[in-house]
Amino acid sequence: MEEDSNLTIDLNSNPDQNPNEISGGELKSLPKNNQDYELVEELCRVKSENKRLTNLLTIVSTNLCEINKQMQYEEEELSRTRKRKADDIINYQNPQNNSPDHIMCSGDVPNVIKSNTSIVYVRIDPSDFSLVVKDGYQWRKYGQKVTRDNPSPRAYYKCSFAPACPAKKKVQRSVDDPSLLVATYEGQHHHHHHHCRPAPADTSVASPSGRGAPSPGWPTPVPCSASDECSKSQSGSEQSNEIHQFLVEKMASSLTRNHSFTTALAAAITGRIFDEVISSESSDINVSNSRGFSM
DNA sequence: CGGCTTTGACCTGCGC
DNA sequence: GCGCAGGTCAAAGCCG
Repeated sequence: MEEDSNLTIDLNSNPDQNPNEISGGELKSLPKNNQDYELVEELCRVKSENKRLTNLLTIVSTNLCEINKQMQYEEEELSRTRKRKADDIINYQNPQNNSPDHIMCSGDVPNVIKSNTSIVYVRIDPSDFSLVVKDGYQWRKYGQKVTRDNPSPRAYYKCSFAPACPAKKKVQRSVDDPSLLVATYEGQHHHHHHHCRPAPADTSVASPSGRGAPSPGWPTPVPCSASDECSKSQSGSEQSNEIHQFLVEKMASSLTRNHSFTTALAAAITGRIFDEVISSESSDINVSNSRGFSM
């Protein structure tokens, strides 16, 4: 479709902005003649299509949520069965608290945070063989090992921002889901987060860059709040807001990368704009009042 | 030249 | 004590 190539969606645009302002005044000056009734019919058709896509989108979103929840649950189960030591890093089976601190995005990046250790799951491209999880800190890789229960190698990183910083992390591809990177953070940073670089628009995968140089355009898959440093240095509400913002950004980026979604969204927005124009312009024409799209 | 990754060797803890 | 597996070290090489 030709319109796709020109399709740009700014999800950060002011939601209060009147859609009519977006489309310009051209639509407002629709003359009320017979030819325009054809346009109105066309618009009605677009609106019905819009409604259909909206329903489809709702179903897809619901299914995505369910899938993510199920994936997260399966991850927990697998981790439980595979951990050889009861007192291992993760507090999945903490006798004092059977519900560990899970930070759930609508399932995309579940985090498990213990007192001094946190695990972050990062979805990446399955064809991406790198073990790079950019989280705003500066890490130096000091080892790589193939573990027994996972054919993919595990990479060991130390914080290189401060020489004496004891923070470490391990990154390994999930054995069951190659598109999932499991990053285990240990220790606390003895320094401030030098910069929590906001994730670029495209943010659900880790950098494929082989070498350590940060790759511009690749995401920051972990909110800095997921690290121990940030967990401790921020108040609860600030942390919650940051996580919330991160999740929103992540969802938005995931959705905007989906061609089908952007197409459907464009149709929905177009339908809504036309709906606004028509309802304000021609109250004498019986056009369906049902708003097809609402997010 | 400095900083980083790579990778084989070494260390350590745990189970048998 | 031995073997195994995970974790760490450090020399070599690469790259900007």
